[in-house]
Amino acid sequence: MARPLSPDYDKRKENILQHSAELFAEVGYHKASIDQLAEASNITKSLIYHYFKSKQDILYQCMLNHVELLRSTARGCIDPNQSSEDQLQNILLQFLQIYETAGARHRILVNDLQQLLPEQKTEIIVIQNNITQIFKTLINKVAGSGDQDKNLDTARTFLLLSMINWTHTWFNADGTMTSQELGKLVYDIFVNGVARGSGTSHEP
Amino acid sequence: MARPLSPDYDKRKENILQHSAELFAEVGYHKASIDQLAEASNITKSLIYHYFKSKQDILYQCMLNHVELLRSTARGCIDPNQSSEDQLQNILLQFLQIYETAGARHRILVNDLQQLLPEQKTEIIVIQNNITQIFKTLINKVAGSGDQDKNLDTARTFLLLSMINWTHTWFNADGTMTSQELGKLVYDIFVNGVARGSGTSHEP
DNA sequence: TAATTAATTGTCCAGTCAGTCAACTAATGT
DNA sequence: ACATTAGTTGACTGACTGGACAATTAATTA
Repeated sequence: MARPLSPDYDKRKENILQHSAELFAEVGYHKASIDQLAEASNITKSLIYHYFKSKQDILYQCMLNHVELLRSTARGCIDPNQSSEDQLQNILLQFLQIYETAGARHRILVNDLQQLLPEQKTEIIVIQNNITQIFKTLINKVAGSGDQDKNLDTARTFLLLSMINWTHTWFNADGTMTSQELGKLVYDIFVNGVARGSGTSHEP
Repeated sequence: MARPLSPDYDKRKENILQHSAELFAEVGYHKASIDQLAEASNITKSLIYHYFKSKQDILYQCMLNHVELLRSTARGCIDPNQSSEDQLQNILLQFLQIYETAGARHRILVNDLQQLLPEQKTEIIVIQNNITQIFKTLINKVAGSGDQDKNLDTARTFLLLSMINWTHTWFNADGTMTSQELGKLVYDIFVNGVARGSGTSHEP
């Protein structure tokens, strides 16, 4: 019975989120001012407060969107019709591809999680734990579970995640290696090691 | 011919650096105020400017100290009397041990490198590259160099570094795994993989 | 002691920031 | 037509911050 939300509401909100994520990643959460976020999004500062209730809220929604995308992607990779090896390789490829396009969001998730309210932080971590669990299950199928040694399972899961989560610090997709090749390399090293690994496995 | 620097000068400076690093790591560089740094160091705000010329200078020296320690440690691990395998395993253990005690410095190095002046940032990166090169040389000896495929050498070097550089996000030394055991696990996965890896290799 | 410089403190300031507010315009339903 | 709410803006503010500074005390040497 009054003016409804614009049909572009979500689109505009997403636009702010995207530009904000890039600025946060570039200069850091606290150094990025609301004025800068507004300028980058081509709107006024006040309008930002029409879409978000606080600066922190922007950060929170950036992170939430990102981890939810990762989780749904991970869940989509669970496919009983595929071998565990193929599923693991597939999930690695897809995550690396997301990191390539959503690099800014990934970086702020790494750098600024502590800037969230405890309850927000917890919510993000819960989702991350869901993702970790999916990886762990797959890894245990590929490598064989350490059964009574739960700590080994956990450690090697995090070590695999390390390899893909750290790529933003060095990997350049414009370079001589694609994220596809990188994904295969990560899989190969993790499963077979560099000593007995294929090294340059260039069969498609 | 006048009052010289206190013999404790370096010690007091280091004390400020240590407390600052912890605060930077905990709340983030920009959110940590000089007043907070002073309070944590049990001195006044003004006195900080006696030892450092700016807030940024504190951050810079935190990072510089840290990477210089890492580089000298890495260089100390080069020992022609040892096998490449032993050298690699040794350097992994020592780095993980440093990360355990200097966790705060490691985190700010990861999070806040971008807050430095370009020239300072470059200086830190040069030292990091020195360290990376040491790792790369060792890895090539252990795994065999990809000769014409320089990119493979680089990628797998960073992938190994990923595993130890990411530990601060999940590894808890108070837990059921020591950094020694973690070091061995990292080495074993990287060289042999999880499929043919020893898993729980509990021989001393 | 006189000169010099390190060590330390409390105070002050210019600038910045997140967030508020009043006001206006643009849609929509009744 | 009219009430209601969305969309948007510029002006404003109170709090805070990094850094400057003047002043004081302490240590060292000549």
